[in-house]
Parts: sequence; C-alpha cells; structure tokens
Amino acid sequence: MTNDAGAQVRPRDRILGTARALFGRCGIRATGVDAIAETAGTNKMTLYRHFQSKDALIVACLEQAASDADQLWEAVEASAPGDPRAQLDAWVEMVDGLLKDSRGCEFSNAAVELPEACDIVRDTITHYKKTQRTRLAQLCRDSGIPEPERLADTLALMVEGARISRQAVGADGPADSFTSCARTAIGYFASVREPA
Amino acid sequence: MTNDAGAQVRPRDRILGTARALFGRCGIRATGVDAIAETAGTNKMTLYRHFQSKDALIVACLEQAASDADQLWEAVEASAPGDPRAQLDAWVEMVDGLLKDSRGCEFSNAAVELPEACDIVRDTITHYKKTQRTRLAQLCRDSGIPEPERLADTLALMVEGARISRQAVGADGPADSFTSCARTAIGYFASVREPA
DNA sequence: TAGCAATGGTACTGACCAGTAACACCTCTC
DNA sequence: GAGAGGTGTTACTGGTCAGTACCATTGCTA
Repeated sequence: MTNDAGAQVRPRDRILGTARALFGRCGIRATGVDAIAETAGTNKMTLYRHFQSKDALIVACLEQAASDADQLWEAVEASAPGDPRAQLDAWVEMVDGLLKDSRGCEFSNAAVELPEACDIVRDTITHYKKTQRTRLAQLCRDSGIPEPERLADTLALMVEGARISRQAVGADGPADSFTSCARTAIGYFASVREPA
Repeated sequence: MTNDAGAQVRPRDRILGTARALFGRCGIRATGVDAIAETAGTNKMTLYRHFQSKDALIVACLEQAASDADQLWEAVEASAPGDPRAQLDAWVEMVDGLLKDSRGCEFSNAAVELPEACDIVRDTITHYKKTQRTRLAQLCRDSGIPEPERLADTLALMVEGARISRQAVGADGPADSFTSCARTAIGYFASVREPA
C-alpha cells in the first residue's frame, strides 16, 4: 500500500500522513520507520532528512492531529454561530463521527503505548488534553450550564471511554451508546438548576 | 528490582506478577522477556518452561487480572448483601480505588498496544469487557434503575475514560471528577422514573 | 542413596529496528 | 549549462528482542 505516492504531495506530507495511518492501524511501537517510508512511497533517508528521529516524527503526527482537532472545533462553532447550546449538540455529533472511523484518540493511544516517552511527547499529549478539556468547559459555560466543569468532565470521561472501548470491544460495546448517554447528561445538567 | 525473588513463591507466580507490573509500568511491547525473567529473580529458560511464548504470558496476565476483577466484584457484593443500590455505591468506591494506584486497565492497554494481536489475546480482552458490562448492567437492574443498560453504559464509558485520562494527563485531569460524576449519573438515572 | 523433576546459567540464532554514510539522480533556477 | 537543493538507492552499524540448545545444579522423593 502506498500513500499518495507519485502524486503532487511533498514527501514530508506523505510521510506524515502514512505515519499517522500506520501508527493508528498497527500501533506506534509496532510500526518501523522503514515501513513508514516504503508505504509513503519514499525511503528512510528522506524521512530522516525531514524528521530528526522517530520521536520527532511522533510529535509531528500529534501536532497535526491537534491541528485537525482545532478544525473540528471550528466546524462545531461555525455550525451554530452565537448558539453555544446548539454547538454543544454539534460537538456530540462530531464526537460520534470520530467514533465511526477512527481507531481511537491518537494522543491517548500514544500515552498508553509510550508511558516512558521523552518529555516532548508527554508534554504534547498533556497540552492537547488540557486544551480540549478547557475548550469543552468553556462551551458548557457559554451554554449556561450551572456546573460547566462537572458536565465537561462527565463528557470528557465519556468521550475518552467511548474511543477506548471501541478499540477494546468494537462498536457493539458501550461506545455504541455514547451519543444517547452524552445527550442525557447534557439535558440533565442543563435542567437541574437553570442559571440565574 | 526483584519481585519476591528468594521468597517461597513459585517461579511461575513471580514471573506472572513481575510481568504484570512491568507491562503496566513500561508497556507490553517495551518489556522484554529477559527483563521480566531477571526482575522476577529467575531466567528466561524458566519463563519459557512455564509459558509457551510471550503471547501466552500476556494471556496468562490478563486471565489473572480478570480473576482479580472477580474478587473485587465479590467484595462489592459482600459490602452490602442484598442491597444492590448500596453495592452500586460500593462499586463507585471500588473504581475510585482503582484510579489511585494503577496505570490503567490492563485489558484496555493491551487492546491499544496490540491492535493486531493474536486471536487468543483479542478474545480474552473482549470477553472480559463484555463480562464487566453485563455484570454492571445486572447490578443496575437489581438496583431498580429504570434504564439499567443505559446507566451501565454511561458508567462503563466513564470508568474507561477515567482510567485512560489518568494515563494521559494524570490525576489532575477529568479522572479526578469520576466519583462525583458517577454518583450524579446514578442519582439521576435512579430518580428520573422510579420503577413501577 | 539413587534418581527424577524443576530450576539456574550461558551462549547462541535469526530477525528486526533506529539511525548513518556515501553516492547517484533529477529538477529547477540563475 | 552549471550549480544547488531535494530526493532515491544501497549498504552498513550497533543494539534489542523472541526463542532455543545444552549443560550444571538443586531439592525432593522413593
């Protein structure tokens, strides 16, 4: 299998895309740099000309994944400008979409696969996760939820759980109920005490 | 570091305990059989006399982890015999305890680390996860929850999420809120419609 | 005490992997 | 057309890993 080999895509981008695909499908540790280079239609030397090391490649993959997540957030906000409560619903839909085609969160997977990774990798993971949590809490707050942090944490736990569960037992497991459970949680937190 | 080396513990049990500890701390793929044998105070040959392969060792670790989980469930039931609702609260406490000292669920970690593992490993993981889900749903049902499966899925997602989140961002992340969020969910599902 | 089963120790094989060196090629620009 | 930067190719190093062969040792039992 090749990834855009021969197309007008720069080797660096092919390598990055291929690495993310293989890291996701086979796991980070199980994927060798040779396999990445070959699948990307290039060779190991070119890979090392663009990325100082495999760790650097991993960080670059995570940074691109973070950028993708930013775009998803922008799409959520654009779906209902000025209506944070509708954006919260759109966020649930967005996450539900993530559950369908992905093997799981690239950051969580990296955290599990590389418990003793270098500082740069760990920092990239924690920074991303904290950003997501903050952003979700802000959306809950803007939606007028009385306890925005608690709803945000509830939803964050459910997303993480759904993405992991899907890897462990597939789509038939609890991940299947994510949308329903998340909507219930939002409805409850929104109704328990209306804001003053 | 050695694991009960020299004590009156059979090599097989030392190997198993050490393997679980190292798999948890360093990751499965990052842990070599040499390291396991040495840390267990024995050698690789003895390891291979007890376990046909590293995969077989992994399966044995997961089976022991499943056995540990059974004991935790028995403790939950014994904490409030005949009072399933109190058992549900005890279950939350039990999970909260799990969050404190573990690196995460050994089954979920294995699923993430070994996406292309052999059938035996995959089957062990899915069987365990389905058993846990069924058992939790039964406890919710016995507690008189009107929608036991949905509460069970909500709680299952939150447990999975909390254990993963703890690995990714530590105890300061959403995992910190698990107990509070889980109790809220239980309270809501129990109150929304009392059973007939 | 003889024997047997379990264990310890050493050394090895074959495979894989991250990373590097040296050189050839191609394409674009000046 | 000449140089330069990016790319392709091959071959290599040093290290790690799973798994095995072979033999020595211990400890229990008959």
